[in-house]
Amino acid sequence: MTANRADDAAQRYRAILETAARIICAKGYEGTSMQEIADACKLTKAGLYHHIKNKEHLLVEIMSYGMDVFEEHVLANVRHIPDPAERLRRCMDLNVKLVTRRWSKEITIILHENAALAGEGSQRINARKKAYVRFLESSIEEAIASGQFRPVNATVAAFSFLGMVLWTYKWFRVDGALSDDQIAQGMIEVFFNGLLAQRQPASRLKEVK
Amino acid sequence: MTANRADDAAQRYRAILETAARIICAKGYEGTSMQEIADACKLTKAGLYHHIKNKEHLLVEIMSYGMDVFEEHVLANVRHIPDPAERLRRCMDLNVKLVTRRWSKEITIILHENAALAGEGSQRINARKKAYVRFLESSIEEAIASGQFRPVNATVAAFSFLGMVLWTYKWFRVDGALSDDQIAQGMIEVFFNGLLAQRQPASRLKEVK
Amino acid sequence: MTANRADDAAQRYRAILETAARIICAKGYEGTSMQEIADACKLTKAGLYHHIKNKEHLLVEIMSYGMDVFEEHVLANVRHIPDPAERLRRCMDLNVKLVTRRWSKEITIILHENAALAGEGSQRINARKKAYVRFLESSIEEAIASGQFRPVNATVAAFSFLGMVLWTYKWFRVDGALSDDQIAQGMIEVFFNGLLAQRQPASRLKEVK
Amino acid sequence: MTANRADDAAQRYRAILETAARIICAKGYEGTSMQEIADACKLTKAGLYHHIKNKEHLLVEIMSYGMDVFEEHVLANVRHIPDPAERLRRCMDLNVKLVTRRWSKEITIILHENAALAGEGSQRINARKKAYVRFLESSIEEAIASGQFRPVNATVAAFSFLGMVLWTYKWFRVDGALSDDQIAQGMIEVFFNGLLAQRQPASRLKEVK
DNA sequence: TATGAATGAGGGTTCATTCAT
DNA sequence: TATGAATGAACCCTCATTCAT
Repeated sequence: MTANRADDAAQRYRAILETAARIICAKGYEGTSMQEIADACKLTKAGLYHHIKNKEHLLVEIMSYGMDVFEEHVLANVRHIPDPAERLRRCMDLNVKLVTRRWSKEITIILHENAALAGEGSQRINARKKAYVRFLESSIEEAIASGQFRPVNATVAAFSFLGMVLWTYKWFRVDGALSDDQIAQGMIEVFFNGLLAQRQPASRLKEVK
Repeated sequence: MTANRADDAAQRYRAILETAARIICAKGYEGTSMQEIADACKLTKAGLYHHIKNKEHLLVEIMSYGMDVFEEHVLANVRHIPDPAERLRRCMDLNVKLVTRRWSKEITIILHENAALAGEGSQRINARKKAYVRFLESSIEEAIASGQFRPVNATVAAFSFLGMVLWTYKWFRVDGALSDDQIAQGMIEVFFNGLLAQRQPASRLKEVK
Repeated sequence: MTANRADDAAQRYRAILETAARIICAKGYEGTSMQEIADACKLTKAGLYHHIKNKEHLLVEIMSYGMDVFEEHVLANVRHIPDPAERLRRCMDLNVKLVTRRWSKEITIILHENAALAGEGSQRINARKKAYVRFLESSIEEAIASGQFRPVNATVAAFSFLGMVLWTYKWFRVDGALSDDQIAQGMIEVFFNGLLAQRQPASRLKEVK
Repeated sequence: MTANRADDAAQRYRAILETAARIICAKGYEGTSMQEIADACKLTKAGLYHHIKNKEHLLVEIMSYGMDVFEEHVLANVRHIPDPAERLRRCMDLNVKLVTRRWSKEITIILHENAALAGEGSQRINARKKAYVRFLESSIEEAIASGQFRPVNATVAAFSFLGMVLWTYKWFRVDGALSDDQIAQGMIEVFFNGLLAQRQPASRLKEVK
């Protein structure tokens, strides 16, 4: 019974986060008013403030939640794959699908609303982001060391991975021509095999004809 | 004389756009007040309004200017390269350097402030963005048709290209460890050759081990 | 048993008044929120409202309580002293000690929060304040009539008495250099004997040199 | 012309301070809304904010202005009187008249709204208040040293002076029975000569009969 | 008694914008 | 061109209070 009440409250809170995330995702953090969020939650502004501390903390909560989801749905399923190339492949697949599916709202907000956040909340989010970058870098380095990958700059490769995958939030439409699986497979193809039919040495790629 | 006067005015106007771009880039469009822009321009708020129509139009102008610069510095230098692979290679190089160098402010704003813009101004900007996507897609398709590229999905490849290149605005630091040239060459490597030392057929990449 | 229960309730109520008085004394009536009071009472806001009618009535209750204490500790011990000068001397002593000791909170609120109170509650408090002024005035007049006091304006003298004594709430610090007894004795000295070593006729005091 | 414009602005600003002082004096700082002040100034809230920084700074400005007036009308006219008793007599006269006449609003606010002010602004005001207390104390000590005053505690005497004089703001009514001159002369009588017809030694005053 | 949730009203403040000068 | 003054609307947030449970 008591558990039920606590559960109800937790569920309610999550619903508020979800609703707020939807609107902030669409109109931006600064462009969204607490009034709009309250309306969407079918609350008055004062009622909304019964559940959240303030606008900034609401943003932190949405981002933290998004980060939790990311780490649960992507990192946790991938971190312990022994083969680094396979690890990155699975990671790309899961990450694309995270961005294109259910959690796109929270992910979008995390990616987009850097400037809005200041202070400790922001630092915690940024630390988790950086941990992901390092995870990618070290996986790439591992694959280079084992001879599976060619000797590229791991940082550039990691940010290429991230750019391809995360940029999706800017253009993917659920009702578009491409399925999430097509996108994931296509990007894996690009990232692992590249586009050229006949590979060329880096030196030739650099030439200015 | 008259020409000089007109030139002065045009230069003044550009200075205002540049100043506004700097602040909007740092604090976001919604997070920037006209007061801040006026102060930075050493004008009163009312004085600023003698030069610009309103805040939204100011954003459109910054974006249009950024698009002009992009088209002049990237597209114009690349469009007529006959070989499609070479065209894309040069394009990637120039685009990375645009984002990491002088024009990063305007480019950042174009990439970041979608939500802020509504109406006709937004449509014009979006049309130019889409033209770039189509340019990439058709170049890729051309390279596939000629046998230079493997038969990948051109849309996914185009957005992979864009994601890698444009995501740079989120993480590149002028005083960081990587030069723009290193980044450009590294991304070209990834995009054209991929990471794998030994290429694998797409079917094997799809396997879930 | 029933008596005990009633006593408990009464004690609880007094504790709430005391706690509220402490906070209102520190931050002012308008500057204190019901939330703060509830927190300090270890109650929820709604819980607090089971004990009190509303914020204004809470203030009336604190003031009434303070007035009760004042009348019990000062007036009641003094009213029936036959000699008017002695009566005023004792009154000053007790009143200074009331302000500097235990009841300073309630007294401070009575003295400070005039503006906050409107209506009937305010009238009752003001009537009791005025009764004190009249008590002082008539005691002074009595002493003048008996020849103990010089023929001064009784109203001015009464408000001088009050000003000296009550102003103490603005500057007295429990841990300061002066004890309450020193203050009381000093003020009695001033009020009864004045400062001049050699008294001067009022006419000479009026001269503008 | 330019001077006129600057003058107009200064006059306007003073009028706003005066209006705000009137309302804050009547309803207390926390009890007064910016809306009320704006209305009384025949401005919108936003218009009011064109002239003032914020509510707290408005209060500081009112207090500073009141302090300026006090120092100009009281301290400046009194500080250089060589005889300390005469100095205190004139000071009491002028101070009573300041409180009862034109500047009562600002003085009332200075005396009443301690809690509302925090930070640097508050410190500056408090420093000026303390300087006045020290001025009174040292004048009293001087008069004791010269044998004009009996050897009383100077701090208690100074706060007695202040209490008598400043308490006036709580009860004085312009249309009341007592003129400001009557009050000033009466208080001077009390403070310098005391009330007793026949002075008594301090020891006798202390006795509890 | 006690509480979590809710609310209407209003708090101070800032916004983009206009206009007479 | 430039400005000081002004505004209506909106901002985030807090208030005292109520009520079903």
